[in-house]
Amino acid sequence: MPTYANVIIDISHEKVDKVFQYRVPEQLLDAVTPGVQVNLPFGKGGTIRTGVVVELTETPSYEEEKIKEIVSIEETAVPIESQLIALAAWIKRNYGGTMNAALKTVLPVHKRAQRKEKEILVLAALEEDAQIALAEYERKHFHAKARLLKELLLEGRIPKEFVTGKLHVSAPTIRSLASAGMLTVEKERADYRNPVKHVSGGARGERVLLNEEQRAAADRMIKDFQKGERHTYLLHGVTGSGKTEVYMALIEEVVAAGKQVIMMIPEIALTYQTVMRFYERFHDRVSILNSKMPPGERYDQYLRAKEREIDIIIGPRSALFTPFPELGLIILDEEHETSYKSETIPRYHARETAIARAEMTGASVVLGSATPSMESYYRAKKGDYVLLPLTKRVEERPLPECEIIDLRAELMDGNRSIFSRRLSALMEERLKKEEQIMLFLNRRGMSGFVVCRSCGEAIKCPHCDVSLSLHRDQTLRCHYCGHQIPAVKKCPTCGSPYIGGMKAGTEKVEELVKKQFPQARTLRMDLDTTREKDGYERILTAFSNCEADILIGTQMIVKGHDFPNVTLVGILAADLSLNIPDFHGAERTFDLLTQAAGRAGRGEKSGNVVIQTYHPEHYGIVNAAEQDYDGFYEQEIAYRQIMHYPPVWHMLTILVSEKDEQAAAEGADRIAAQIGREFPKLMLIGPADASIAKVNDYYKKVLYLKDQDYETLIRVKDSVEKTALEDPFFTRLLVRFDFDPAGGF
DNA sequence: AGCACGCCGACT
DNA sequence: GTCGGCGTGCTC
Repeated sequence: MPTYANVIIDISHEKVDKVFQYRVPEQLLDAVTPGVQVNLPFGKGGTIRTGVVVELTETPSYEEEKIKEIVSIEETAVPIESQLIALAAWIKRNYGGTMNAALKTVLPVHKRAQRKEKEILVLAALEEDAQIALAEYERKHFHAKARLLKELLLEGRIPKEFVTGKLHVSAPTIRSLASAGMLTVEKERADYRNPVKHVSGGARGERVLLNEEQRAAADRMIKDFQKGERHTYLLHGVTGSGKTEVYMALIEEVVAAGKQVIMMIPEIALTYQTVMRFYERFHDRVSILNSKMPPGERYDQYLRAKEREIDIIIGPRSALFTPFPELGLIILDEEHETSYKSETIPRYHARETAIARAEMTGASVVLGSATPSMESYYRAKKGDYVLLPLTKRVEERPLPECEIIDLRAELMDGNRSIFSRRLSALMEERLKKEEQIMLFLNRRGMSGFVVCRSCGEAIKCPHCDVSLSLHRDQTLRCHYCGHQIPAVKKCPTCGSPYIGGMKAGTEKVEELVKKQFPQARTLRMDLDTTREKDGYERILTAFSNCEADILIGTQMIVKGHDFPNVTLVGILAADLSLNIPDFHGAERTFDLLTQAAGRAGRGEKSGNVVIQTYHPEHYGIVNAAEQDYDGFYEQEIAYRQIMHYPPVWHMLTILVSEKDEQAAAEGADRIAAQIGREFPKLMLIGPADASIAKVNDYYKKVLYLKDQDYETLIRVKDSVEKTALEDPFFTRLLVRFDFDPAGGF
């Protein structure tokens, strides 16, 4: 009986996004299994294309005479684990997009990189003979030969790349010495490239004793694990409470049980220091992935994981798809970070996807954060996740003292500087004491909104409570519902004419610091100064070595990193992120401020934090100053409840784009009408222009749907997807979906 | 996606 | 009369 393979063709287009059935030729029966990539004839011309086998079956579900045969298997490709194929199917179902795109996201490496065989030169002659030959070469001024032989006498074995590189000895010279019987060339199967270079001795695997809270959190999870129970845990630890130590205790337990661990961290937090802590503890059983890694090296990590050469992988979002055979634990550090949500199709969320993978493979998930996402805390409170709190800082270090400075009052008292009088005074004092200062400039949400300089109010949509954006045609528009008003000249709240966008970059801040404190040495960290490779690392190292007194930066300075000598953190304009044209504004602000404030007083000396703001009474800011997560959560969740925003409700964004604005608008209207017909009870907002209404000549229209039930939204997506596929009107239109969006469109 | 089939305008 | 425009439709 012939065997048939269900194959997903490697074409990311909705029209061919289904399984195609092929006959498996006899000689390939052993090689063709789910996950294997195969070459096959496809389409009218019978062009050879590649595809991924997702299933094998004995019974054809297509007219047998039309079924073609698989040509060969793609040897240079990596087979996908069937586990990961199931995960890809889950991703497709939950986030939309094609199955092919989903398969590509779970397949970390496409092509097997050339494994280079390392060649090693070995001294073959007896030492005295070699000495004679060396003297001979030196006499004849055969510099290259002499240099190489000398080195060989010293080392015995030398890698060829060192010889041709550092010693400047060319291949003919090597050949000549080889034929003279002086050396032989040995080939060594190259080891997997290990992205972390030699761990130099030092404090190896030093274990920090856990405090009572850390111990309790770790024990809870370990006991469950030993009993065979698998859960999702939310480790909520204030900044500086030592979450990493808890992770390590858990990892140790899981690895000891013969299982593997994926540790996800936001890309920006993947620093040398973090990685070294894990290396010192787990040595070469741990490896890392990062986006800058060349594909060959990436592929090596993939193989090492598969071959059980490592137990722990550390990396960003993509690390989630590491093919560990017996995954026991997935950790998401800084789980509230927006970088866990993919920006490209499929727009999956690493947190939800991690939980799905864990459920499929019998692993536990640990989410860790000082400021958990609303989603996670909401679900922990509902009992879906186990909440593990860490309320004490290690060594009982006090939280820094936070002050809120009202910028409106400063302006009223005639201080037009970007530094309040209090912040200036503290900076002066710290510079004298030779302690360090961090100045944090909140640049998040700088696009297009309008703020009053005297009262700090941003102009908002009366229906959606989201900042309106200024358009070129001098109108203010809401990107949720399309509400539109003419641009205002005076502040509608206080009547002040000082109204407009806020502008102050890190460069400007540095200039002002230098003017006011000429003696201070400054370092600037933003997109400009970190663009070059290792720029980020270099600046942090310089600051940590006290090569500067003041570090000025955007959100990137608030992550991780202990600077024990920092005793003052100044937050220059706390409110900017309140005005993102998106409902996450308060949450983002609270996160940023809490994390920024947590940078102060990480050493022996206690710290001060100064928060400058136009909204001294805003709950996001007040609670951040008090480092009161629960206080913030209660107010924010009430707001989300009233507005029917996630996590209380779920949201689906539908984006329609087309070159012709009329067609885009009509497409969006038709979709809205269809949803109104098929799902009359659903809350539908829009269609409206996307916040960037036109990209690359494509006009973008956007629809928002809200419902309490995620499954309903999936049904809406399926239905709209079907229409987009079948109705000829939609053939030129691009329709995209985003579930529980992390930002606005 | 990519290739073939198909039905209308300016060429040897 | 034919070559070729790219609109439409199908691919196991």
